[in-house]
Amino acid sequence: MATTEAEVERVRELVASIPRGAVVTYGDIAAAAGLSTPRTVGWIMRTDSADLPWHRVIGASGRPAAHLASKQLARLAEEGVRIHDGRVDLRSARHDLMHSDAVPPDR
DNA sequence: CGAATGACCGTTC
DNA sequence: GGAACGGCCATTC
Repeated sequence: MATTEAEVERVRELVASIPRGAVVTYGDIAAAAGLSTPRTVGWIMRTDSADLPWHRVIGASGRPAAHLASKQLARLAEEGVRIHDGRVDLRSARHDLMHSDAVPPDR
């Protein structure tokens, strides 16, 4: 399989390292984890999201998946994330993965 | 192996 | 800001 445990671990670390009141986009995670496409991130979330704060992971549209949207927004709002009429305020809630402790493989 | 599916992204109209 | 199209990648049947 292409996706190795290391890649999955990388994504998990990043997601788990997201501070309370902050969110990240799939594309950012994929880039920070060294993955090729955000699709892989979505796959990981779907398969192994039990131990991860998946509610802090949203799409680039500032809006999570339809099935989770309601819960995500409610939980994020509880953490102090700025919600803009059902949309997450990426402008200030977007967490900088590259500036976090979790450092990508090649950097 | 080929086709279909999916927690996506970027560009364009 | 929103809808439509294409692309990219991994999984499953």
